[in-house]
Amino acid sequence: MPKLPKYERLYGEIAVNELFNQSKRFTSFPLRVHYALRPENAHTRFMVSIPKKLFKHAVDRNLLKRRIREAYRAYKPTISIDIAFVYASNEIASSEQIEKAVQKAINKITTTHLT
RNA sequence: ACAGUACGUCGGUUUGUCGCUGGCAAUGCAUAUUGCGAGAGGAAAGUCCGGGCAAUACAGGACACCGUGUUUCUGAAAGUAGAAGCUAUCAGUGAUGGUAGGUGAGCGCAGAAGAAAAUAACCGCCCGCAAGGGUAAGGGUGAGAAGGUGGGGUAAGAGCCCACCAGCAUGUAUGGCAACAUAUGUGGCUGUGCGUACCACGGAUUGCAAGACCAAGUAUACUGACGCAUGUAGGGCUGUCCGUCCGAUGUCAGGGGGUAGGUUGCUAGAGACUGUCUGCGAGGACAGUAGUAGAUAAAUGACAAACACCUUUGUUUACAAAGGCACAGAACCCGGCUUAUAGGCGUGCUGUUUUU
RNA sequence: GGUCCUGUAGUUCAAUGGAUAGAAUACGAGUUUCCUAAACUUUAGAUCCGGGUUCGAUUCCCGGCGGGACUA
Repeated sequence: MPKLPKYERLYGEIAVNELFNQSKRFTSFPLRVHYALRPENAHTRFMVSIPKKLFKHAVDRNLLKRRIREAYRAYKPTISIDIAFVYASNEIASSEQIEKAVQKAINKITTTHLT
């Protein structure tokens, strides 16, 4: 199984703002995906965001965040990009649904940019 | 046995694969890698109180403002903190639970209804030719109507007088550390609520995103010396006044703020657990034991299986199938309060029924 | 994380603790018109929830729920 160390995570105000200002985006229900290409040798970085407006309790947000992270870890992309997943549904999706959505999103990115 | 009530307590367990965040050890210049071990709660929540800790330019006084207000105790402290009591009141058959609590002299206010809402005379009753006077026994209203009932008394009436009862003030005795309770004597004859007023105690502000440091880089910040000025403008000390402290502007020299990033603060503490003694209790004393969550766009997980528990159905007295398994996630740390919480377990007490 | 403010008709606002919570506008019905608009008449509609204080609570107090602002 692939790992997910700290340097593969996207954080910091500047980096996040950069991604959201310059990214391409599309929806893979229940996720909205933002991504941007990076130079060849840089690490792929990713982040997850669950709006507080959709889920009031911290427990629910944590659960979704963990499920998305697990799914991302399983289907990590092979090219260098910054990627952000924003949750866009107001129901708690199952692990299966999230896995499918993440897989679909990453396949879409890799196929469009490799060819 | 069932129902209830108060207090305490638990709130899933195990295995496999993969992963995340610290700690220690080894290897390595280092990024890292390997091994060992650790990693959410009773409320981590709400932020309603109180502290620790930190920063600030905090002398003090008068008046004002705000908060609290039964007694004794506990505690570092508490402004709905806790324990055991007291008084009043509400709910309950009851165990029990909720709410309130300083003083009461003076002053102010109380819609509509009602004759009248407080030095009461509209109707009625009595005296009187009348004018006028006496009278709270009876009269709808109202949350509240001039202590209640009975008797005497009177022109008619009235605590005007008497008995009993309720309430208030006060003396004495007994019990209690005390609030207060009980008994008894005396007194006058007594409406309700709110506000104001007075008394006692407390109150600087901001909050770990406080604050400190690092490398990069630069100001009108800041520091020192000299000069100027009635230490002025302005500002701090909860507000105002007094008082007190800081204090803009020129020249020279030093110096390195904010912002973003990193490090630190950062976890051993008014700690936890067990036992003994002690106290009605909150607690206290002594002895022993084990170990230590510290993340930072924020770790503590994902998937699978088994077991335990609950519900329903079927067979039947233990199996099968299906479904469920609460509230909820640390962000500087403690003490309390409040709110959410499937399902258990223990102890005391209460009610009902049955048996002895 | 921390510090505050606020909640009244569908909407925007009123209401010393006092009788049946009041306006504007919107919606519905009617009049007018060949029809619509405008104008006029008129009906219905609300104190976020749960307790407490009080004779009486939108107002005062406590707890909960929702909405918003500031701080970085």
